[in-house]
Amino acid sequence: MSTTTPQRTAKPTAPPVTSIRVYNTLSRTKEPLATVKPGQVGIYLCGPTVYDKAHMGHMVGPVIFDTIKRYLTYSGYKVTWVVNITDVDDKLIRKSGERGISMAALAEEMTQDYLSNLAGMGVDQIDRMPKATECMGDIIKFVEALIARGFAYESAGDVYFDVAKDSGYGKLTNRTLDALQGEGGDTAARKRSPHDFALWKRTKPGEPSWDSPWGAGRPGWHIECSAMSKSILGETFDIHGGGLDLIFPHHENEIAQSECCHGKPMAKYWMHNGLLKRSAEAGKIGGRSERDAAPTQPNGVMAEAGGYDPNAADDKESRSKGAGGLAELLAQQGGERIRFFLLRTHYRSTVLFSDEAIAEAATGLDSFYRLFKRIERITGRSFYDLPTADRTSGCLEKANHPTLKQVQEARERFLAAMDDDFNTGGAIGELFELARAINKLIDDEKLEDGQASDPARHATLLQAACTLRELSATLGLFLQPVVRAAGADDKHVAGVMQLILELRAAARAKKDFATADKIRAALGTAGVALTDRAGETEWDASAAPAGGPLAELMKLVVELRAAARAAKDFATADQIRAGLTTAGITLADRAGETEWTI
RNA sequence: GGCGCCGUAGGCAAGUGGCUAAGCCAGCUGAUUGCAAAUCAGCCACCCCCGGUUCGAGUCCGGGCGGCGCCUCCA
Repeated sequence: MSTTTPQRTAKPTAPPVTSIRVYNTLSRTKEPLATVKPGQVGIYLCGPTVYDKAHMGHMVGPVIFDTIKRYLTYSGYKVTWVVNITDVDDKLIRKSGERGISMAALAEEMTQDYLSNLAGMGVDQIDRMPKATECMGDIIKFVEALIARGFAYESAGDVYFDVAKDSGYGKLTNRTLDALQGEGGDTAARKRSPHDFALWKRTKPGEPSWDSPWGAGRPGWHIECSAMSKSILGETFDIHGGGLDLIFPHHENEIAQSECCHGKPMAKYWMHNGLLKRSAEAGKIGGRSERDAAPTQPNGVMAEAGGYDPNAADDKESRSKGAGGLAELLAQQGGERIRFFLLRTHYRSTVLFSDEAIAEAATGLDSFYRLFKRIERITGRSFYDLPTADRTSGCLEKANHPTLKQVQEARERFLAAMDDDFNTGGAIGELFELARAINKLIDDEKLEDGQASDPARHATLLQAACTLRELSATLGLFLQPVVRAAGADDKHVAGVMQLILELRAAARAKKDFATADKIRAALGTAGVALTDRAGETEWDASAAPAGGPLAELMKLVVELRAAARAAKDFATADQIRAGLTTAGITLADRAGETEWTI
């Protein structure tokens, strides 16, 4: 850093916070965040071209920028976040033609898919989502201005940006025009330089088009971002983001257009997120190799000298591919898992994405959910109802308790990590530290001894929990209880029913008809009817309430096990635990009660 | 060829030159539990290699080796 920071000498965290640093692709260094307007941040993130269903890779940018907005807001900034939707493009035209629907219909369908996936990931901080087709006026005006200033020219109904006129061209990616290799594509004949790029494309027969001073046509890929960011955020705004793969040519060309048009910087900070891959050797998800891959054999004929089994690797890949779309993955895993998984790694890193990796993250995530239940058992308060605090106030009073001192220190490290280019990986490490401190507090002070009614004993716990909530909320985590998709319980029900019927059969064999009848009665309450037939018992749960019979069944099972334990019949108690484990349900014995979890 | 990024334990992953190199998963030991789960405590890293700068380098510089991205549509 070349700048000194005298502003840090006064209040450490007077809003807005000034200690935040951001990695800027333009300078290739981390820079202190100094916004165009004091206390305000304008962010423009390049959104998707909606020609196909979203994949995981499309979620990385939205998740990190959703987090960035939350954190900046928490730190005292007023943030405006824009994500564009590109709904006119060659691929949209081709794809809608293949499906025999209009481009607008295809775009609408895929936009809805994108939006629902964003919602599933907890991305809800976006302020504006402009569509290219709704900003045609701004786009045409922008192109006209570039022509008027001599940076663009018309050619046979197309309009091109004249890169030779832009002395700054290549500054984002540190390359010169000479270093570029492109041939100019199939429109090269109409361009002055092969590196000139289209601002406006004349229409071809049957294509959607808009009227313009150059005849009917549609915008080039880059111009919409220049036009829409200008009209919403201004000629110079704070942060422009996107995937690493957009740096060139997309963002380089945006800079060329906007800065030649306005004679001033387009964005102060260019932030680029890393890309997802399936394995260290594979290309990025949704990348060329995946898009071009034949259905059968994606690999070339690279000789395998080592002892690897290439078929095994292929199996793995095709299995992940065949696992279904993003919407299915989200439904199956839950958005919070994926979000947590993505946030564990720094946003600029490449992330290796696999079912195994998500499962591993989920194991860690579950320990937080268990902690929340523990807190609720003790204090009677849901973690999700605890207040969130802003950065200046926090929720800690004077740290007069060793645990609160630890919490305080972890909070400071969390903030330092996030201030340092939004290091969510380091920040999550501190969340685990907080969880451990809270669990230890509960253990050490025996808060879980059944005397949960004394609020005075909960003060320290609640302050610590509140801090955990305050910090995790800035990551968009643990905002609300995770709801399980209905229907997933069916196989658990089957497993539990098998166990219950075994128990009842055993009771009947011992002539313990009191227990057998109790089981039948309890099942009746749960909406499960039994029919005894020769050698086996049938069951029918069609009368069960909306949520399914599982909760009632488990109440019964827990009761049966308690009775067995009271009678020192540990064989039966253990049989019950084992049966439930087989059914995918685990039991936890606590003072006075037994809790079950899937 | 040009422009960039990366290489930290069995796996993943933080680490802004300086006390014992975060954290997660897996594994091992102990406390606790009728058993189990959970929780807590403890164990588990010569930071890819070789030079250099420095009192001191995982961290800075140079050179290797290895991996990846972009230079064509891409989040």
